Amino acid sequence: MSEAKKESKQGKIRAQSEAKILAAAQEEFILQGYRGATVQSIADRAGLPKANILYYFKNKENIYHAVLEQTLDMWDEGIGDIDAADGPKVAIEKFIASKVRMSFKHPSASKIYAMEIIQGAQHLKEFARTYLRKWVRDKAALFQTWIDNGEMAEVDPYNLIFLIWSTTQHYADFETQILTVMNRADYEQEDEEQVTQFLTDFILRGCGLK
Amino acid sequence: MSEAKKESKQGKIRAQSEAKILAAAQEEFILQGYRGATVQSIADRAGLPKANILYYFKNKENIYHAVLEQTLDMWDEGIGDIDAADGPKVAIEKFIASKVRMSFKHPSASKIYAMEIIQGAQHLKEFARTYLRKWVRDKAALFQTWIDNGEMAEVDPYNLIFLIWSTTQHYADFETQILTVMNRADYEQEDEEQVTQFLTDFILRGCGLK
DNA sequence: ATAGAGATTAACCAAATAGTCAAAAAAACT
DNA sequence: AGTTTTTTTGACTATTTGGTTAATCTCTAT
Repeated sequence: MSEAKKESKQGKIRAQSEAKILAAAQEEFILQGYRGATVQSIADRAGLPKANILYYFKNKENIYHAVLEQTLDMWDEGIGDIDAADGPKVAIEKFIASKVRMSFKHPSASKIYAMEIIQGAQHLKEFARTYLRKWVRDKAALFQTWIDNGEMAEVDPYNLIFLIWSTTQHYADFETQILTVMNRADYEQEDEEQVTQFLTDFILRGCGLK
Repeated sequence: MSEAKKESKQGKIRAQSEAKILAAAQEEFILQGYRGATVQSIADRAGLPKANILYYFKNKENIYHAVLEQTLDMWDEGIGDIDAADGPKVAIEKFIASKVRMSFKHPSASKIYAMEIIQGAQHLKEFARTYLRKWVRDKAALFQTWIDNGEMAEVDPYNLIFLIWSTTQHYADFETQILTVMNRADYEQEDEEQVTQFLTDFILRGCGLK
C-alpha cells in the first residue's frame, strides 16, 4: 500500500528536483572537478538554495555517486551491443554508430567518465574489474571467432576495441579542442553523420572488411 | 657578474626543488584535480614543508601554470613532426611511433593535458587557437596533397589526425582502465612495441597504404 | 671571519566551504 | 478542516586551506 509511494505523487517533486540537481552537478563536476564544484555552485546552477540540495542528497559525495551512476546507466544503454548474428561488418557498423551517437548526444556523460578514469578510477574500479572486463573479454572472443573463420583481417581484438572506444569518445571528451581547432562554435547535425561515415569507412578498411 | 648566478651554484638548489615540486604537483593535480590538490598535499608528496613550496612558487595557480607549461614543452618535443619529404607511409609511421612513445613514457603529461581540455581548456584556449590550429591545418594540407597525388586513399585529413591522436593518447589517459580490463598491474616494455605495431598496421591499412 | 643573499620552517590568519538545525511553508492525506 | 508528511530556507558552525610573516639557518664571496 505504502510501497508505491515513491512512484506516485510524492515522487514527482523529488524526481524533478533531483534531476535538476544532477544536471547542474554534472556540469559543475566537469568544469571544476569534484573538489572544485562547491555545493553552493551546484545550487546556483540548479537555481535552488544550498540547503535544499543537501536535503535531497545527504552530502556532496552522494551527489557525485548519483552523477556517476547516471553516467554508467547511460553507458550501458548507449553501448550498442555487438550482436554475434550480425557478422563482423554490420556489428562493427552498428557499434561505431551507437558510440558516435552517444558522444554527440551526451558529451557530458563521456567527460565525467573520462575524468574519473584519468584520475585513477577511484569510484569505477569495481565496475571496470567486473562488468567492463567481462564485456571486453566476450566481445574480443567474438572478434577472434570471426578472425579464425576468415571473416575479417587478423587484428588484435583488444586493441581494436580500444581503438573504437578512443576514436568515438574523442569527439565528446575533446569537443573543446576539436571545435577550437576547426574554428567552430558548436557541432552541427551533419557532423555526427560525417564522423560516423569517416570512422566506419576507416575502421572497416582497417579490419579488411571493405 | 651577478647575471650568471641563476645558472651557477645558487640555481642548483632552486632548480632541484622546483623540479621536485613540479613532479609532485603534477601527480596531485591528476589524482585530485586543481582544486582538490592542496598545497599541503603537494608539499607532502615532494617531502618539503608547505611554506617552502610557496617560497618557490608564489601561489597555487603559479604551480599549475608551471606544470602546464612543462606539459606543453613535452608535447612540443614529442609531437614527432610530420615530414613532407618522407611521403605518407613513413610520415605516418614516424608520427604514430612518437605519439605512442610519448603515451608510454610520459602518461602523466598526457593526462594533465586531457583533463585540461575536458574541463573546457580554460588555460589552453590560446594554445589551441593559435599554435595547435595552425599545426593541424598545415598537416591536414600535407595529407591532402598526398591524397590529390594519389599517394594515399581519400580520407578526411582532419579526422585522420584526430584518429591518430585519440588512439595513441588513449593508452596514456585510460591507462587505468586498460590495465584493469587486461587484469594487469603495469605496462610491460613490449606493450609499447605491440601497440605501435597494431596501430601502424591498422592505420596504414585504413589509409590504403598497406 | 663576516656580510649578505638565499633557503627553511613554525606559527598564524582570513576566507571559503561542507554540513547542521530549527522553524516555517506547502502539499498530501483523512 | 485538521493532521501529518514533505519541502524550503536562512542562519550558524567546525574545519580546511591558501597564503603571510618573521625568525632562523645555510651558503657563498670577499
